[in-house]
Amino acid sequence: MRKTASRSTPRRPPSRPAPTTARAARSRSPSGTNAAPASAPLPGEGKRGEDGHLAYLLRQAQAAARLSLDRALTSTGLTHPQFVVLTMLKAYPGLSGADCARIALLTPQTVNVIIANLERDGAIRKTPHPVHGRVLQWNLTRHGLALLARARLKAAAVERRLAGSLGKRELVTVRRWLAQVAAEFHQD
Amino acid sequence: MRKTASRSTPRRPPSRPAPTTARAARSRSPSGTNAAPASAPLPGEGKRGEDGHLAYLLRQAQAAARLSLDRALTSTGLTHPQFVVLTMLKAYPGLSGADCARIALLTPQTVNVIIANLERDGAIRKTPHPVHGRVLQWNLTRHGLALLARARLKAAAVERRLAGSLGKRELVTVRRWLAQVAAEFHQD
DNA sequence: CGCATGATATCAGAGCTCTGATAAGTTGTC
DNA sequence: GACAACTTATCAGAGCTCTGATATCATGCG
Repeated sequence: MRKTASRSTPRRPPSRPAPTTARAARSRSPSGTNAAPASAPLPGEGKRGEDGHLAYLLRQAQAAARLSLDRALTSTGLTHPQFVVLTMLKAYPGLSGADCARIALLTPQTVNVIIANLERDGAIRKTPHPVHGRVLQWNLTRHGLALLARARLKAAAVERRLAGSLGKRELVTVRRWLAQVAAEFHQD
Repeated sequence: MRKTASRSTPRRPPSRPAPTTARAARSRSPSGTNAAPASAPLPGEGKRGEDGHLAYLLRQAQAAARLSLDRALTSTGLTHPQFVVLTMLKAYPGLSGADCARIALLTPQTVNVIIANLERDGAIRKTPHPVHGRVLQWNLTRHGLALLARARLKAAAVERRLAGSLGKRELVTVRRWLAQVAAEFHQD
């Protein structure tokens, strides 16, 4: 597994308290020449809220969700890209690295790194002799299946939170938008 | 600079006449022991479409949009994280690295890398002596402002495509969802 | 004053992700 | 059968991102 030394504190030092922080103090500091920086907004305020750029909001939301998922997965020793690849490989056994790249919207080089780490950890195995081709086919080991099963439980919780605030119709809208964005920009 | 003609990363060839591709052929290969891998779906099909997990859809959409934005920005020499930091620094001049980290939902170490590269490229400058504190305040240079201006034009095009397919009400739904996801998971 | 606490900046290490380039195997065409 | 075009796997290099750990500075408390 991933050389997990000691993940005792998988938490970001939670420094997100009241506006009486060092930052607020510094904003009022008599630095003189520099206009005091306008106090930075919290997520959800101003440009960072519903009025912000879609690209920025998308990035922000994905970053937050990804981080949360990654932390939920630390107990399994998987990273979230590894979780994605494992899931794909279970759904479609025998995919090659290039196949994975296409499906995950990643480059083959990127997938190569992820696959190399998964193999090193004994979660996947390449079929030694694909008969035809230079291609390498990948499959989950028993260990990989167990890993995936545990990771799924964690991921399910994140999934529920993502959908939590949405009504039935809204959920359809969001899903359709996400799928369409992926499909449209995929051609680039 | 983008080298549109020949890309090393294999994109799905647009002209695929019949299911007689290399992958499909391999799927039917007489490897015997291995169950033929079910043909992988295109983005938008099956689990990869509207029915997929929200977390997966979110990741997929952001990956596609990010990649597109990154490529649009290559002509400016900026990466998209650099674009984000530059934008923040213009809106709130004099932020410290730690401030940027909080706003961008990133760790201070991550922002440190981005800031270091921006400084190396002469796009930002640290105010030499913040009077009080060990803090470093950052501001855009003239060069940084020019860079940002050019990048904004490119980003605007991506932004339009993101919103393209959405009606007025749907746009509100999507924006609200994204903002809320960011806010909710931010606490983790 | 001296020290504990908290915030900031950084160093180190690992993993993810891209672009570019190279080598090797497959397939289709002549 | 030989050659061209395409696919696959990798190597190399750069940038982004996280966790952990350390050193410095500021503030609050005894």
